Amino acid sequence: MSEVHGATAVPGDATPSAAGRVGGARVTLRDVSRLAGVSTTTVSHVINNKVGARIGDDARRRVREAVEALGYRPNATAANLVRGQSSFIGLVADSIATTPFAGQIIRGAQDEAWRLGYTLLIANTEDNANAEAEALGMMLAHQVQGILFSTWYHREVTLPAGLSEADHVLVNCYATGGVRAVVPDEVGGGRAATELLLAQGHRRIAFLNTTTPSPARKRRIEGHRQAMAAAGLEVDPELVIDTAPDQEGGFVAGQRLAGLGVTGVCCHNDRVAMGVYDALRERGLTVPEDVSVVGFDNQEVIAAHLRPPLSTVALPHYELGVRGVRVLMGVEECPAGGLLRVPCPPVVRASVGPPATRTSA
Amino acid sequence: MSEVHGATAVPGDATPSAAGRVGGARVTLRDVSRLAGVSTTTVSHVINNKVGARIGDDARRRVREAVEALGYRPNATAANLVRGQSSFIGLVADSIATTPFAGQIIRGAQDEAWRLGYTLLIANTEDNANAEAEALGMMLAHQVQGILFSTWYHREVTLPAGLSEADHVLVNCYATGGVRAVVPDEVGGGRAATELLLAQGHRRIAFLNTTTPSPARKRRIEGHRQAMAAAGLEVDPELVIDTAPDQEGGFVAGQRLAGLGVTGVCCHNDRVAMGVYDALRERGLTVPEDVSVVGFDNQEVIAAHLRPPLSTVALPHYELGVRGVRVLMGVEECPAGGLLRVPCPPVVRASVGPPATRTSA
DNA sequence: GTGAAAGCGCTAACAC
DNA sequence: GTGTTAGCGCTTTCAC
Repeated sequence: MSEVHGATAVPGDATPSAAGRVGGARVTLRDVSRLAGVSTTTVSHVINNKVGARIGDDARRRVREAVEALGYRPNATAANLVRGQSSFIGLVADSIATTPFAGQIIRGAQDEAWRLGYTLLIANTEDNANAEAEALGMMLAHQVQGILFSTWYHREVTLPAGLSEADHVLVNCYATGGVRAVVPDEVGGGRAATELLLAQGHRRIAFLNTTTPSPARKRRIEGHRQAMAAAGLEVDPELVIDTAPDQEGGFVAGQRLAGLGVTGVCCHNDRVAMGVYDALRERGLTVPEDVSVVGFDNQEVIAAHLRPPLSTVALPHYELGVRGVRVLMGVEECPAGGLLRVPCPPVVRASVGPPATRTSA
Repeated sequence: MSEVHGATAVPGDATPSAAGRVGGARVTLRDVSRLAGVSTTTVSHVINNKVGARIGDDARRRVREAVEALGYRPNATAANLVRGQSSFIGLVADSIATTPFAGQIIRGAQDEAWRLGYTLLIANTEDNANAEAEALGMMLAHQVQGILFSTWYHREVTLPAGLSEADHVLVNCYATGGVRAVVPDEVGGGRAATELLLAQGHRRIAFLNTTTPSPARKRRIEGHRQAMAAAGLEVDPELVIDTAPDQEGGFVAGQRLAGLGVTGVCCHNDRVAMGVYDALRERGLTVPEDVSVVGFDNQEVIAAHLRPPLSTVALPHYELGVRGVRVLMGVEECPAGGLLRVPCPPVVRASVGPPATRTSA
């Protein structure tokens, strides 16, 4: 270790009491009890704000002072050991930085865990089975209360062995066998996207679906059909276009849009919408005057900053994280079947307007 | 708890041995020792692969079998208690999902921590002092080995009280007083961006700086000057333009670019570059034929998918996380002064080409 | 080679 | 109201 390193607080330093140790030994609850002139039980009660513990005001004050004077920090390890369980909740994620999605789930889970008095133990596996097993083992070893297993995009998963050794719920993914899972309501999302267009009077609407098999592919189109049907419209098969779920896919599909007589288009995601913008612009068409565009995902960095800003449907990642810990901790229940579907709310920006009187594209 | 909840593995289940408990009680090392017919000491040695512990092959085998048969999981809590320290490293981040940046730092830190045999305890504070104090308290309570304090953009910070109670290093931020910190080499980054253009023969280069005071603002331009000077060029003050560090800022500055006789431009970040693309396109100018553009950050979702894909300089977030834990754990040293600067590597895509013979913009 | 025993710092009966 | 006591599950001297 470097000099600088050594100069920084290191266990063993003769750091003053404020740093939580005296002469190299950690300050323990026992030290506090001695200084306060009470038993360890009393100190424990005061520190934990034990309800129903009758402690005299004087003793309480002396304990507080001693804690302060000594710079005492409770040792969670010891507390967890005797209680037989920690205040940890495990969260294993298959990715953490590929997209902001996993980050939102983590943030939601963390906020809610914190609110409930728990600490999140996060592991990033990059979808690697080995890392998964190790992560699970680590969490189990730390006596977690339960484990959240999450994926960055909505899909079916097979449960890693070891997960069943603790209470668990899936987040943004699901498995067979009635395992509790919290997932986005894709059907509702597809409906919401379509309704954004329908509400402005569009009737001839294209639906750019992904080529990737997934709940998103199967269920958003279902929502689209529902919304169209509810408006008394039929879905023209010619207007349902399969394309790669990225800018390039959007660009290609966007070019095919011309000549289809379409005034509005639902894109599989915001990146596809970005590609559609490019294709439209290349054709000299403007959004939303000539064609209204709706995205999906609400990926901030794209949707909010496209020109014009993109109206889209949000994937409720933060909420997924929140609900995950709520279900795990029994604060909230899953409907029968085990799947809790969280709504995908529409986000209105500027890419949807009334259809042009002439058919533009 | 719901029915579904109750039906899922819950401590107390009469789950078979494979689940790590028998008849509701956790399997302990003591159980293993009894089944194997050895002492707890022996089991401990075998489990931890204690070097220098002389255990007979037979005893070793019997322990392994007993562990297997009982589905024994070591209790890290107990081990940590007796050892007086955990295998945790704390990481407090001011944001986790705003951008992929913090996520990359976390991923790097986690990968390296894992490699070294540690587990990351992550806390997300959203830059709120209260959350910071709580997070620090939690980490200290769990006997972390040390704490990494990170920010999602490079800046100066004031150390939260409590941080000094443990060994610590800053990541992507710095403080006065020789506190060890791992930060991006902004000067080198500015140099790299400029060299991307210089190498293609550009001589009249604009530099779009941010209006936000920051190390990035002060130091990237310094690198730009260095690179220009090294090429025997002077920086024309007229070509250094301050603008907001986002698409809108890029758009505005991009419009001003026209008439400046510029063939290349260094943007403060990828979002600014995105705005510049828009402004250029509006003027009928193409990238890179008319103007070459270089970004900064290497924000995948933008840089890789702009048309044409953006050449840029990457911020080494993943590496920052890696080096952070290496410095913290004493595997690597900080240079005197406490600041370890990590290089910002250029990423070549398609937005830089040779300058047009005529002056285009 | 292996085991007995002494705790790590804390909580939770239970006694007074 | 407050204190005594018995561990939680594990590691680690130190005997043998």
